[in-house]
Amino acid sequence: MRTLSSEVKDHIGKVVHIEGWLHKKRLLGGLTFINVRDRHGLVQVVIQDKNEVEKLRGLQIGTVLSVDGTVVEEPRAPGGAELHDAKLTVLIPVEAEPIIEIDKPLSHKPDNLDTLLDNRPIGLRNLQESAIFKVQAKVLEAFRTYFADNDFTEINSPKLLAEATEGGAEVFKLDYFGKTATLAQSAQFYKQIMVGVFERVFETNPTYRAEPSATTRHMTEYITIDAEIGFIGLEELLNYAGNCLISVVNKVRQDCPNALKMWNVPDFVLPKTGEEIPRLSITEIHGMFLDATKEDHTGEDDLAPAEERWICDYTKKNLGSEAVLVTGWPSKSKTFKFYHRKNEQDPGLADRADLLFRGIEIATLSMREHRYDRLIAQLKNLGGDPNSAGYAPLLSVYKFGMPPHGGWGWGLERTVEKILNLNSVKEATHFPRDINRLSP
RNA sequence: GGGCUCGUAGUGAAGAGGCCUAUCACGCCUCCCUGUCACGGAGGAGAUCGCCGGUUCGAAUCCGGUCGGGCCCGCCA
Repeated sequence: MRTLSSEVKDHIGKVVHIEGWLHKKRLLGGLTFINVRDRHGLVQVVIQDKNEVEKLRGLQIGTVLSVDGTVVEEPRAPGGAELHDAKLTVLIPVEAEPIIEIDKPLSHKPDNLDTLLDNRPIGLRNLQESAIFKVQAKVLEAFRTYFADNDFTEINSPKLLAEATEGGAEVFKLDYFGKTATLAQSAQFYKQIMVGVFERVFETNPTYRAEPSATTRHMTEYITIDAEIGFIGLEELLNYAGNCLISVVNKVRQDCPNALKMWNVPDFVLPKTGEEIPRLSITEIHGMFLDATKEDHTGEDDLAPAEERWICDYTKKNLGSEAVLVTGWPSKSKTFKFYHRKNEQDPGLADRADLLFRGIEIATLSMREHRYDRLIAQLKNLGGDPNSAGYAPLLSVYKFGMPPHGGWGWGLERTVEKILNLNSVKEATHFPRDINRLSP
């Protein structure tokens, strides 16, 4: 029976059988140390028998093997225990030299990003790399826990769609048995439809954008954590998102200390559970940024990237939070979409916000216009055709009773990137897709 | 799409007209080494310096083009 690396220390004095990949060889003459990697980490094996060592001659890191050995408590060994009197069995010999290092940190310099990503299939075995994706999995788990705790139902919406659904972002088009299909640029309409079924829903699925963006924060395919909540107001929505971020970060802080250490992540500066993330309006931020930098973005409908970086730094130092909710979005703007709800008191503003964390937007939140007549009017006003195949079946649901509702689209990779203090979303993506990359 | 930048062994870097027959580190091969954990030591293999053209007595180095990256901006989340 197989013993995992994490369980070895529970079998001191006994013979165990481990299986995994050769991760490191250190030959000291009469004594050889090897590390065997499995899904929980590394086991150190000590080999004295020359014949056993000889089995590894010419074999490279990545060789799949099993080892039978006696567990010995040993303070000098990583983890406090190691295997002695080892008998090796090579299961899959690997003679090819690794194309990229597995046992040492890889370069994450922007100039070397291409090499890092070209060699992903093997590079992901590197413990520093796999730590990123353990955190990604933990972040998803934390979201799911948060949603479960708050009575959400998980859904999955289609990604092959009849035609463009929202406007704004460019969509990918592809042949669909002679018709034109598009790849979903969001789960927007479907999650809203599902509010009519379950009130509170979420999904964590890919989203596709055909934007020609070449930046450290854009990809053509990325995972969105989409949430939609019925019977809710803007204030409550912002609190849900803020609490969600805090609980996600706390979960990673608690469960992934090694990854945070490995990536030299600075301490998180966030409000305590239940406290509010600071809120500032676009106008306020434009003004503060102008005062601080003499750079003028007042009058612009959106924040400039430099402002997003600056305001997070500001709130970190002055308001105890490196996350901030940006409010006060104008409704007469390209940023206003037809399904957004205008503010009742001030129709010049939309009931929406962006959640910024460590310098970038990680989520967009809004209340949706749930009243059929107003929704149709807003769609027509922005040049949409309510009778088109992309809209009509989805809009019909508003005739059958939709409560006030709102939700968010939240970028998984950006969140992981910032949690681990990486340079680019692509570093937080197993196999990123961008304007220049479709492989591996 | 615009501006700016960068392409040197498998990987990461140095070299900025002749000292380059291209240097170093990791990795790889051979040998030595009984407590390594970035093991150490000795030796070795591995690069037509992204590609094409030009300037020059001479180009990895200067110029032009081209291909491929990166960063920022725009678009966008």
